[in-house]
Amino acid sequence: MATIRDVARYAGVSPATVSRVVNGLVGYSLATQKRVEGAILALDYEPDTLARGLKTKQTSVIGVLAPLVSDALASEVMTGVENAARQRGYSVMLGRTGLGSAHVAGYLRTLRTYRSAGVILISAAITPDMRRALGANVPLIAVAIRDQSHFPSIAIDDEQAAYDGTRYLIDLGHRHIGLLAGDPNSVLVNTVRELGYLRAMTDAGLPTVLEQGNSLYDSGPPALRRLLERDPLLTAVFALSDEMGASAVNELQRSGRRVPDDISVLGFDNTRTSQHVYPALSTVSQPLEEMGELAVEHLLSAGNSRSRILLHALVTRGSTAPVPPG
Amino acid sequence: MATIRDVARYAGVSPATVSRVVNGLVGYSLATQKRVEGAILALDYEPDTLARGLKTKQTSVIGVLAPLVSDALASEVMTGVENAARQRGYSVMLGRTGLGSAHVAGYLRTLRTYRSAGVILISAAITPDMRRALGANVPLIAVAIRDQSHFPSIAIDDEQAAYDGTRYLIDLGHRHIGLLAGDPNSVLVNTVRELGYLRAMTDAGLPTVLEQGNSLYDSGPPALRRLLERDPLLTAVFALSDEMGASAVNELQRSGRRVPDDISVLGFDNTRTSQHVYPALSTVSQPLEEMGELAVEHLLSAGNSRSRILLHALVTRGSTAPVPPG
DNA sequence: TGGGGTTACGCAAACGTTTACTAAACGAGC
DNA sequence: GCTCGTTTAGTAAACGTTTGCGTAACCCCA
Repeated sequence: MATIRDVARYAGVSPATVSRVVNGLVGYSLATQKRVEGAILALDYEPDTLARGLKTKQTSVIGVLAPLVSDALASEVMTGVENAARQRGYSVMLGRTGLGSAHVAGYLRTLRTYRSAGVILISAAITPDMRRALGANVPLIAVAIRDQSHFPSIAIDDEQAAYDGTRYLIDLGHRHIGLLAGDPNSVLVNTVRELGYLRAMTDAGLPTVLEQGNSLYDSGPPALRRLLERDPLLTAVFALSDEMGASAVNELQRSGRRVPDDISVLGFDNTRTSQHVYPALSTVSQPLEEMGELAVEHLLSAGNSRSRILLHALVTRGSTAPVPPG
Repeated sequence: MATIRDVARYAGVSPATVSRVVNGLVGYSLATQKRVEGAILALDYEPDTLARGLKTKQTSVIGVLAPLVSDALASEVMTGVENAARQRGYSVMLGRTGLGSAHVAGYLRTLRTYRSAGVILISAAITPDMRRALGANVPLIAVAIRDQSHFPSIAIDDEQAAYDGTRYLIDLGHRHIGLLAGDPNSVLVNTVRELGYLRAMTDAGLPTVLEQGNSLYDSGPPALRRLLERDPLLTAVFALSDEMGASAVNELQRSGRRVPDDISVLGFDNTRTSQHVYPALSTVSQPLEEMGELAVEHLLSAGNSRSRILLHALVTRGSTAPVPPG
């Protein structure tokens, strides 16, 4: 592997000059620029990231931490992150948060020793010890979760989104609407969504019924069964994640109920999963890929530490319909 | 951030000694070890990865390149990779191959400047220019694809797996079995699988009918419709990816056909997607997470450059059944 | 043609490690 | 008590960059 000195020697200049043209600084003539560029091409030179990072105290790596690696929601955010990062010449480093906060802190310490340009936390709240583990001067932002404290985040208004989703079902004529909630301990966005559901129902003077899942596919069916036990008159189910929504649709069909004729199902997040089911899941959509892109923009534009709230939207597909007569 | 010199000063030793205890080498007394460890704790010292990498010409990063970031198959492989990497103190860096091989080469060059310990290519074949872009001394391995040339890979025997899948449908009594193929240009594993299907059908003296999709969900329905047009007597469909299988199941229901009573559907890969549909997809399973783990093991144990072929398995769920009478 | 201002470029130190080399200290055997 | 071998420890160079500082060369105008 050629070094900057090799290039310098080949071009008959000093390493400093090579560095300057590589980095697009000023201080050389057009003629030398050409010579240096020729040398770079000839020697297939590529600056060493490590040496550069050591000197400048910054590398082009962005850390991304997601609950699971294979999570559909995180995948879409990561797609946005990867796109935006690549376009700007940054690389992304992957980590997992689902193993407890001690591990997360470990990741952040590693990311710090890599002199990462910033880190993005998906679906997890920033805690003070995370902030500390990362060191004060590398930016950190949470995505798909609204930060309660003063840390920056990019998210939708989950409470209002859940309100609007519930309201949509109410407007379809449903009166008995059950909630498939997520685990409030693992991702506290669930609590906020619950609140939106509760507010919409009480605003409409309707009774609430709620069962806890854990946001993943397998937790849907048992929670759904409990829900139906508690209120057999249910004509609609609002699942706080698409995975639970999808498994609800499948479970209902398995038990002989028709979706949406007998019972409507509404999902949340608008991940790919919502389309992998028949009938396709109506869902409350958040712009996940865009969130990822905005997150890297945020990290790389030092000035703004402002949080952003993006707009949610209702996407209606086959799994919801007006309440059946009778 | 404390440096090794700070620790040395605090402990009253030289930086060299600190380095030795940090790296678990020999050459210091128990007493100094204790003192150094105390200093490390007191100053919250963490060795700088960049400086270390610059000196040793190696970092603990493993590159992982997947077709799409949000791909279900890749997600599972990546889960395995991330697990194995983390356990060994390595970090994983993410890239995308779906943008053409020029981009891939770019990623590999980047990875090289990071002095990555090795890179894993998911669902894509290694080409000589990739090998070149990465530099000769960093290991590279393909996963979930059987390499045709001499590059190492970890995969199942796709031809035989497709053969076995087809054979399974034949053994259920099906005679008219259509194939939902993937794009042979994007991922050439598809070609091999096609071959397995063709061999099984001709071995059984059955007519073959095949339509091309692109492995993703949306390509399933149109390909399926073409398939049914060409052979309206179809009682089974073998999809070469779970996504196409899932969309086939959904599309069949949409068009009023019952799965598996009227028509059976068999998927491939056993990703999460295969369970997100009702009835759940029978599928040819490959041990994706294990493949990921083995891949990092391979990279880190310098000696073996041997390829490995893992066992596939048939997992039967609700989407397949014996051929309907008549 | 000479002087001031600008431009082009090189020198060398620094970033935080690792590691060959060297030297001091120590213990043991005679 | 001397020598020798081993253990413990320090010195300094090197890894491949970037960048502040200094200086030679150049340009323009009086």
